[in-house]
This record gives sequence, C-alpha cells and structure tokens, in this order.
Amino acid sequence: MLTFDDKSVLRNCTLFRALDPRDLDQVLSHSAVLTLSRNQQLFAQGDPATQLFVVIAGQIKLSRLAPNGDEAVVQVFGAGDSFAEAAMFMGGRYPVTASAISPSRLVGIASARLKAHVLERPEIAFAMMASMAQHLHGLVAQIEQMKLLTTRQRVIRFLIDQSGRGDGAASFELPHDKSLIANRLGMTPETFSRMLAQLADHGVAATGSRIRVGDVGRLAKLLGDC
Amino acid sequence: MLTFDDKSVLRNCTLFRALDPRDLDQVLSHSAVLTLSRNQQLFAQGDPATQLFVVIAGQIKLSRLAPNGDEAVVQVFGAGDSFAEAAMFMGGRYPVTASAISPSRLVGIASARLKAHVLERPEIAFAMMASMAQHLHGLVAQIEQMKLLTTRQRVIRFLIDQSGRGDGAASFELPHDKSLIANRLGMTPETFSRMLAQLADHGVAATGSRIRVGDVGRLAKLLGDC
DNA sequence: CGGTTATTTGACGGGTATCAAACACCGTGG
DNA sequence: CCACGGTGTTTGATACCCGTCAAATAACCG
Repeated sequence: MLTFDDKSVLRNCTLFRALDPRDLDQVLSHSAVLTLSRNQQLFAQGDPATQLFVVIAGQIKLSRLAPNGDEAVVQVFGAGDSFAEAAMFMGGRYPVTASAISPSRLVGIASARLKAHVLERPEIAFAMMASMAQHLHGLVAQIEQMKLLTTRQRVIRFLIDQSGRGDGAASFELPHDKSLIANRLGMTPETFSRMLAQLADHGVAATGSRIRVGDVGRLAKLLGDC
Repeated sequence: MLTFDDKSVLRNCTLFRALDPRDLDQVLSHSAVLTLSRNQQLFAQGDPATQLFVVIAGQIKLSRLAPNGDEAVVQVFGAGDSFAEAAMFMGGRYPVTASAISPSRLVGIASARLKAHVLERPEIAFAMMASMAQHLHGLVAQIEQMKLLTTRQRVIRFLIDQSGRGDGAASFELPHDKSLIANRLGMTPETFSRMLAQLADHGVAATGSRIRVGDVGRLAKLLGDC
C-alpha cells in the first residue's frame, strides 16, 4: 500500500511531476508496491514486460549478462527515477535485468493500464517521452565516455560529477560499491582502485567510501591534459 | 517538395507506419524536405532543437565531438529511420551532431507542430515512444558490446549482423567506410583492418567493401570461444 | 569473533593504440 | 588515356595501458 511519504516521492518524480494530482491518483489506482532486499532481482532479461517502475527508495541497477556470466551494468536508478518505460513498446520483453543494489521500495505500474491513460490524457505521454529522452541522453553520454576517454579520465569525470561542483573543495560518499562503480565506468575493480590511488597526487583522498577532493577545478584541468 | 516516392517511404517508416494516411498528411503538411551532400552537416551538438527528422534516402551519422577533435559515432541511420525525437524534450538542444555520410534526402518536422498533433491524436505518441524505445535498445546493446566484448568479438558480431543470416554462406557490402565502421565498433581503423585480416583464417574474405563469409555459423561459434 | 565479501597491491602478459610509411582507390583535369 | 592529388586502407614496429591471476589486507555481518 502506498504511504503518504511514497506519494510525496511520486508527486515529485520526473515522470509524474507534470501530472495533476487527480490524474496521478488514476494512474496509481492499480499500481503495486514492491519491496526488494539487497541483491534481489526485480526482473530478468527476456522476461515478459508488463510494468514500468518508479523508485521510491533504494537503488536499482539495470544490467546485461553475457553467456559466460560477465555482467555489464547499463544504468543505476535511485529515488524518483523511473525505468522500463520503453519496455511496453519493445515487443513485450525486458532487454535487461533489474536488481536492487540496496534495500529498495518501488511501485510497479501496469503498462496496459498506462497506455489506456495516455489515450485519455496525452500529457502523460509527454512525461514519458521526456523521461525516455533523458535515458537516451544518459546512454549517449556513456557511449561517448567509453569511446573517447581513457580509464583515468573516466574516473576523474566520475569524481567531478559526484562532487556536484565545478571548483573548490568537495567531500562526498561513493553512491555504491567500488566494484559496481568500476563496472559502470567500464573497467575492472583493480584498475579503478589503482586510478584512485594515483589521484592522491592530485588532491584526491579516499578513505573507505568517503572521497575528499582538494580542488575540483584542478581535477577538471587534469581531465583536459589527458 | 515531397515526391510520390518520398511519401511511400514515409508511409512505411517505423515512426509513421501506424498512422492513418489522413493523420500523416496532417503531420507532413508543414514539413521541410532537405537534401544533403556527403559530409554535409545537418545540425551540431548544442544547436537549438526544433525539428525531428526522417531519412528518406542516404545515411546520417550522429556523433559527439571531444574538445580535441576526436569523434565518437553514436548511431547511423538509413532510409525509413527517424532520429532526434528526443530532442523536443531535452530542453531544446541537440546533444549530438548530425551529418550525412552519403548524399541524403530527409524530411524535417517541427517539434512544436508535432506536439500539437499528439494532443489531438495520442496514437502518434505511441509511434514516437516505440521509436525511442528502439533507439534505447540499440544504445544498450552498444554499451553491452563495448563492455564485455573484445575488439575481435565486436568485429565478428558486426559481420554476423550484417550478413543477416544465422548460418551458411553470405556475401554483402559494408554499409560505409571502414574507418567509420571502426569508430562505431569502438576501435581504430588499423585494428579493424587487422581483425578482418585475421578472420581470413576463418572463412572471411574481404575484397574492397565486399565481404564473403564462408559459414556464418562458424563465425558464431568463434564468437563463443573468445 | 570467525567467516565471508570487498578492496588493495604486486607481477606479468597481451591486446590495442600510436606512429609511420607504403599502398590501393577514385574522381579530376590535362 | 594517363598523370595526379587526395582520401581511405593496409601493414609493420613499438610502447604501454589495462586486464588477468594471485595473494595479502581490510571491511563487513551475523
């Protein structure tokens, strides 16, 4: 059942922000709330796609699995993010596997129901398309990164992104396990660890999952040099 | 001006296939036809995004440019494909650069106009979302490739894809310059050339842009081995 | 506290990028 | 028809980044 806090997240999430409360209630009237423990799978690549999801709390990772067991993390979503909007148009199969990387709470919305709503209220379609556009942009950025940045540059860029600032000092927690971050950045955990160690010479101190950057601007300059 | 042949392409393209002819005419009533010569740019990364496009003939590449001039090709579209649907929801800026890699003909459709149509006919929104979903899937597949396949595997997979078959012999033309293909696959032209040369031992003969594969199934098996 | 999982560190080898030069291809103009 | 410049492709030699394997250490959790 949706709590009051749940609704507050949903009212402000990217996908539903533009909807008026009445429409939102309509959409949510038959939604299911799900709770996942760490590492629990939500759906697997190839499963029939019947719902899209909005994260209320926790973190969900979308990944693809190779026959040999290797995993490629495609995206990670947190509170307020929605995913699998595309699924309802992809011939009914999820193209990725989704699992929780921390205890999570989310709502699942039946695609069929949502389709019906779109026909009545096209504004919902705009919200979905905006959300999909954002995902597209994220994937494009990722491809760009992998194609024209070295591992060191990707790590630097990741740190700058996480710092949320353009210059000065910063301190923050890594959003999840280092090995998962390494995967997201397209490198091995070993390499990620080494890069982090190297950056100590440039004002980056890592103690556990806490990162302290002396000067973000200096990192940005380092990015340019190569 | 739209010729009869142009319309025939548009009627069958992924984006408009589901539309009834009357709606299509409506949508196209204020569209612009564009002709681009090889290497001519359609729009640049950062330009205000006012239109989406459908390719009638030729090929368009979407790429991102690094400050140092390096280029990352993100996708290549041919006749019947549409692109930049997402732009109308991305704050008004194209996130990539688009240019023709062969003489091309395309229609540009004003996003504002299309938005208005969606409000009247939500079915159009479904078509757009389906198209965006396909793009999403393509990008996910690309990320997966780069993350868990070696250069050789990517070349093999590319050849299998191009062959359009699952087994037996095949012969086909490469869709464009080898250096562009190399970029798409995330490797240098030199490496691509060498990989192709290596594959001669496995029934792949390349003479110019014509590829002859002795047995596609054998290639698929090779993919699995590593 | 013990056992499991993450992370670090080291040594090593191979796969790719890089640089450089030779070569093929193609449309142009003489 | 051939010479010619430009572009694209191939081939070779070299360097080095990064993945792999292995072991030690640290962090985590019941």
